[in-house]
Amino acid sequence: MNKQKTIFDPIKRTRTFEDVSDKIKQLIFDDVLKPGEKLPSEAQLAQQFGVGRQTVREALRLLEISGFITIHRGGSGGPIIKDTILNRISDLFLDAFRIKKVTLAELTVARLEIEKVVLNYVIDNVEESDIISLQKNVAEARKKIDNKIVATEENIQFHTLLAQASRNHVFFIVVESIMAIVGDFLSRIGPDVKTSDNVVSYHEDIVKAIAEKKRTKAINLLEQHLLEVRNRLKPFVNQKKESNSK
Amino acid sequence: MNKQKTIFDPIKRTRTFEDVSDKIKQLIFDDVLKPGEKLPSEAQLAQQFGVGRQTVREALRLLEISGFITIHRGGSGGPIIKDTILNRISDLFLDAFRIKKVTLAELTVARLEIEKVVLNYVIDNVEESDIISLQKNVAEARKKIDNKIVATEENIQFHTLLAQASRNHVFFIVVESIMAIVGDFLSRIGPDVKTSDNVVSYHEDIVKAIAEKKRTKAINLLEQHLLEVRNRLKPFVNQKKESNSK
DNA sequence: TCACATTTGTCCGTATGTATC
DNA sequence: AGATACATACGGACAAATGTG
Repeated sequence: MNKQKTIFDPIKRTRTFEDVSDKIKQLIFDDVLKPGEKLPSEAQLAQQFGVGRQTVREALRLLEISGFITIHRGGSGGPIIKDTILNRISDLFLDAFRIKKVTLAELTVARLEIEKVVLNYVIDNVEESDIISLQKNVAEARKKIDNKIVATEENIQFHTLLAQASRNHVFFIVVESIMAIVGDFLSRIGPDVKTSDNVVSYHEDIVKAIAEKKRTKAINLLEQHLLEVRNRLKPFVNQKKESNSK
Repeated sequence: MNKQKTIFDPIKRTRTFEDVSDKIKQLIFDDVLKPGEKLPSEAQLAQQFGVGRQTVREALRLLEISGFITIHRGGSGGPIIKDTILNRISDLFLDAFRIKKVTLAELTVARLEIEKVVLNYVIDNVEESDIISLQKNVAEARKKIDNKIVATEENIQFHTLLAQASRNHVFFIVVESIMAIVGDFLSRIGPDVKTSDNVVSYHEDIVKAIAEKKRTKAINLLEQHLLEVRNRLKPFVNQKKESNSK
């Protein structure tokens, strides 16, 4: 996978379970194995690859942690192809926050800049179906607000829909990863209805500006919106956060 | 680690190796275990935690892939606390790009936009050490060119160094992931010395503009440079790309 | 250079927990 | 409830790698 990542890693010690994992990964990349499909059981895989069960176990563990498969126990259980990579990325980002490798300030800056770029691209490439999706999203959010319910889920989805409308997978993957982290923060903070209402208002205006192809207006709205979000999150930046045991 | 991540994930039965992994993670978060320190061997950990060696192995595997430790074999080997989490995130982004079948066209567009934003931040946040790293990079590249050797590796590294100079880890991770794929393409295309020379020239000018804090000049140079790269890659945009074997 | 000790990597056999039918 | 199929976990054993004397 990642050879010569650094020049300092000289010898390529190839561990069998990594070979097995890479082989299965390759089958997924090549669409031979598709999401939803079941992999053979550990015992069968061990036999087919001609390795021990322990080796297969560690290969599957690697794939599970890397977000390629999920594993279920019990009858008719076993490994299933399922893409959870973006969740894994946000998990690792959260770990990175904990060991102070990445700060919330860095994240919000990156988010602001990348979303601005994305929005600019959306104006040029947006299709009718995207606008409908966005309008549907804000309509549902507004409905919740009217019933005094916070619309956190919809408000996060708004930004991933926006990234989707850029018709660029790189933008989509990056934005969705970032929003997964933002969502995690928000779930801990627990926004109130008034805040949620404010967010939805911005989203409504942004959708309108996109539909009318008003580029600078849309970008200004987004910037103002995200700056407000950043200010709301600011108090939590340096907050001592003990991990979630339960 | 990740309880109630999504509402749809019903009950997270706790697996023993996850408990072991979480315990060690917590010790790292709490600075009880610091980078560089050695963990006990698998056998010792198994005894101390009162679990089997296989369970410890899977826990260590999880920590390894999550970027908390590295593992070495042989005498005086074993697990060592080492933070490689950002590399792990980059690897996952790389996987995400592959699994989502990101096209070269999407990649070059996103790269152009994101690097422009990054460079803007570089101008504001660059430190002396960054400029020295960049100068060293182009000097080595120039040396290779003078000897009629292509400097692909240095030319890719240039852009990750640039992202590093933005002093924003999120930018760095994203750019590093993108450049990994770009490098993958270039290694297959095999640029000639003349092309490589052209690239190095741009890099030299960009470094100079950064050192002189000439913002618009630097950004214009980068844009022109990346547009030329895009044009060179254009013939390969629709080429069937089988992913990386090794 | 040559053992030697340590530690991970791999395999086997077995037992238990867990989910499905 | 019982049978089945699967992951999870334990213990023992040997092979391979690697630093040390």
